[in-house]
Amino acid sequence: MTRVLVVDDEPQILRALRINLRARRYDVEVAGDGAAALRLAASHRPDIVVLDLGLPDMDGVQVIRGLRGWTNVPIIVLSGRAGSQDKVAALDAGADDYVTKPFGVDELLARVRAVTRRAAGAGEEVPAVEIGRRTVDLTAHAVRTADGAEVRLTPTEWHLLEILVRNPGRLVSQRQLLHDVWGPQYQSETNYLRQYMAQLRRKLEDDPSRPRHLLTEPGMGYRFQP
Amino acid sequence: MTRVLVVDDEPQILRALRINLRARRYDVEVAGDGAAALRLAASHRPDIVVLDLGLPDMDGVQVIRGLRGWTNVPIIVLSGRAGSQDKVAALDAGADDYVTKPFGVDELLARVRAVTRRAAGAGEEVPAVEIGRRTVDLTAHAVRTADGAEVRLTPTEWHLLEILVRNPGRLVSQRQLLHDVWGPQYQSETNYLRQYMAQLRRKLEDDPSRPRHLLTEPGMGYRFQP
DNA sequence: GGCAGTCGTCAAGATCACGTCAAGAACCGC
DNA sequence: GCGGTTCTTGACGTGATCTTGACGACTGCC
Repeated sequence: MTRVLVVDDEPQILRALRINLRARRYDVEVAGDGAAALRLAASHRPDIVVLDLGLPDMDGVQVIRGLRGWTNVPIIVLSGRAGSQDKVAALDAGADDYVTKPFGVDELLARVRAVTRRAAGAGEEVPAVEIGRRTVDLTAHAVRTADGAEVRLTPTEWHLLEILVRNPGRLVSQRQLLHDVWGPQYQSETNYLRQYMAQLRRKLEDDPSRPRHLLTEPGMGYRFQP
Repeated sequence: MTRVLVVDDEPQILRALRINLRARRYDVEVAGDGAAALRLAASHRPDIVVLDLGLPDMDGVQVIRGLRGWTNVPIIVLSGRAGSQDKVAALDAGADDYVTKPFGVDELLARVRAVTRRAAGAGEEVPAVEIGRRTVDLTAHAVRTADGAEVRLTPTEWHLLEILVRNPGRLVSQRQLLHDVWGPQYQSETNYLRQYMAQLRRKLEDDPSRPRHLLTEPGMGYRFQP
């Protein structure tokens, strides 16, 4: 039985979601503030968290960070405002999806199904990918040229490359790359990214000045194109 | 069976819509004023609301807000005057579409079908949509032509396109687009919209001068037609 | 038919983001 | 301590992107 933790400070929303989710055979826990949410998450280990950003005791983004410190349980965020600032902040902090109030129960249920599906399918292996004449083997932690010679990457280069390769074809935002490689406080130091992307291209691309697999999306981020 | 709530103060319109919708196998409830509309919406949970803005007891926009406080049921607005400011306010308040009186029943039925289609698919993954020969993949943040070549969009172009594509078939007001893309203080700079909509059409439409998917609704806003 | 408002288009300068180079600081194995 | 590697940080030229203004075409209204 899938366990859902619903965090909201409005009793009528808690009530509505509890009724609807229980009717769909979810095991539902509710919390009215951030502190209770973190406590219940730790004790009950939910499979999904539905989190309202507007809580009385603490910022919703803080709750996300608190959860993400020790779990990667899927988090669906509810927010009263459609403003994209909140959305970006929540997603950057580690939320999985985002629903703007007012929302239909059907829509929320659909998103719950979507993230559970995604969580179930996560963890698939990406054994080896090709970049030009080089082969990147994530499990072996090695890069080789066509004739077997090894290409040495520094730890930071590996970290960056790994994130991109694990999201083939997908755009990865600069903020996310900086957050994952350098940490939360480095989210605007884009010169680090420029520096290391250039090094990766020099080591991996056939023609570093004309990258075909490690692509820049100006103003947004980078993409690994298989 | 799809439940429709029709709200209008003119008995002959109520009668005509009830007959026509029932003939199409919709389950029809009617209300003559805003208070009755809110009451019936709460008790009967309609799948669509058709709402006349000119009600005797309260402003139609207030009715929309009252509904949007707890549900995102599709709302189609009927308005007496074309080009009225009311319609923009209604869209900004959360209406999904509008029809100007006098209207043909066929047109209204077409809109009803459009918004129900949209509501059914809401919340599910929107992996890729087609615009002419191009495919827009929101999760990968990529646009490709039929032969696999990549179409490059700037951050602002993406932002604008994303809002439209996430509301397929729905009319999005200029104010909302400007607010979401450029921020709260840019709500009257419609020349930005004209500029970027033109760029999107050049990059996405098969015939940019005759757009078939990125449509202009004069005086109101823009619509993405799948 | 004139008029006001809106839309699509073009063009320009201002601004921003990127790739690159370079140099000092920190780290590590010996 | 020392040499080499890696990481951090700053600066700069170039090109892309954003912003802004202006103009003609079109539409609906008087």
